[in-house]
Amino acid sequence: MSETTDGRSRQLRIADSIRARIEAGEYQPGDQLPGLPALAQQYQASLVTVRLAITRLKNEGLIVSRQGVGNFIRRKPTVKRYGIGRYSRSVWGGQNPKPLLIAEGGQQGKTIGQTTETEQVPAPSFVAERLPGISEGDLVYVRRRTTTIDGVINQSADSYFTLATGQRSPDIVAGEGPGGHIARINAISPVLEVQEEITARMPTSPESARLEIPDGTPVFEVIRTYHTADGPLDVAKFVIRADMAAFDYRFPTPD
Amino acid sequence: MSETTDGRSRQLRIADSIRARIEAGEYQPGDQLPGLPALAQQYQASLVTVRLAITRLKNEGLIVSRQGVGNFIRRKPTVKRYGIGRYSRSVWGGQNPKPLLIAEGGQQGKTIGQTTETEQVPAPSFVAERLPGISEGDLVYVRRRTTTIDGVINQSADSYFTLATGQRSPDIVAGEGPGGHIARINAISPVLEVQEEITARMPTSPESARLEIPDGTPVFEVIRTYHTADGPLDVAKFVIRADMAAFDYRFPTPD
DNA sequence: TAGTGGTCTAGACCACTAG
DNA sequence: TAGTGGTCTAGACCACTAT
Repeated sequence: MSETTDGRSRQLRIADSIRARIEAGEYQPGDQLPGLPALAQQYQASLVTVRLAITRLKNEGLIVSRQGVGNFIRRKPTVKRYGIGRYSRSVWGGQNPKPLLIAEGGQQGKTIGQTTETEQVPAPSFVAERLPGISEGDLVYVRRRTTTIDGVINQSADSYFTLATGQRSPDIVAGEGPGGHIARINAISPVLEVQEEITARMPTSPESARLEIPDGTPVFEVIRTYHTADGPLDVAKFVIRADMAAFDYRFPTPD
Repeated sequence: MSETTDGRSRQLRIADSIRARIEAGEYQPGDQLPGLPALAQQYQASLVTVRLAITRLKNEGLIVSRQGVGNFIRRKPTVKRYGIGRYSRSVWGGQNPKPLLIAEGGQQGKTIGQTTETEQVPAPSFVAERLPGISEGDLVYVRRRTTTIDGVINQSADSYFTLATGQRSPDIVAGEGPGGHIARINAISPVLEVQEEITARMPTSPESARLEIPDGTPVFEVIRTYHTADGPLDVAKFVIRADMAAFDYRFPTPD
């Protein structure tokens, strides 16, 4: 009696028990959990209850389910480190510029794919707040890119810039010319500073589906602004799976 | 027939429908949703199914439940911006040093609470990797702090430093003396650079309970290293509610 | 085909909150 | 007390995967 009732719900105690086993290393990443019927038997609970416990662990990012196969301890995917080095002139100004966001930490042997399209849209508020002279709803260019690593969608990136900027450099709109996007911005006016604003949130269901994000995985939302001698010329929003990314900043102690 | 069946499950379609209403502004933050029985009636589904739909929206951070009251559209909490300015010498070296992480963006009229305790623990791996001469399991000091804003637990912070460092400055261990923690580190050896490594993940259930984090809210995990003339002296891990934080970095384009 | 997870139901009961 | 959300059950049926 004493150990079976502690005021916590059955599903919570089941989840706690399984989580403890995972954290203790009793279950290793990639291992398959006992089937739901077995767990129900083991914990003397109904199938639904045990499933609710598993759902919690999925939402914590500890377990992934494969329908028709089983529940598995989640493997930690390779984490990519995003340091400021990826903005180095030597990276994008050189002979063989790498895609900007894959510059560091990417292991060898990865297949990187990218799709791009450019169109005109009304400026979202976060763009209007950062691009001088632009109000929400004004037409701006957006360059949408989706990057995959080994077939897994890793991030989406939307770069916004004004129609005037697009006129000054058709290459930007077309996504052509030497170097990457930053090189083309730089050709218009030197990029003096880079600003990154980082938030994190849960993806919405449609987003999860589109980016193929498993349950329990947050996303980073990064707003990156290129500050040039002519002011901010480009505002981009990145959505990146949080389980595949780490940001790394190192700076001198400010006065 | 055609519109009722699209291959998606009932709970997904209900969740999509409610999400669309939220995003369209039909429901405003703070608004109460119709009760579960009403929704069940409206969508011609069982209570359980409608609850599963609501659970999804909670896990997306769009809805919060208050037992015995109802389901509500989630209000966006005030976001605190973490810029590098909070490490400025003028902030912590001045007369009335503010708590480091609240330096910027904190609105007026907030009540800030902090609890602190210091003890010796075996070094976790992330500490051993960053403090020279320390191997995993070696005894180190840890200074644990929990910060609340208006009674809401906002973050926990664990600072790790070596026993040798503690001996050089008893103030660090006691958490006393002029200025904050950084000032005391700085007194031992000038802090030349600050490094912050940022990841995001879902909190575990125990963590959610301890930090009182609502469902659908990820946490930032920040590892901050103080690099001094004597090398890294202090490694701290912060766990911060992601819905109350935004990080802001701005740096010159590296060469 | 057999085993897995996923969805759904009707209904019982508990826990919390407001009036 | 009445209404709300939370937990739990037994059982039916669907969807997917492996063999």
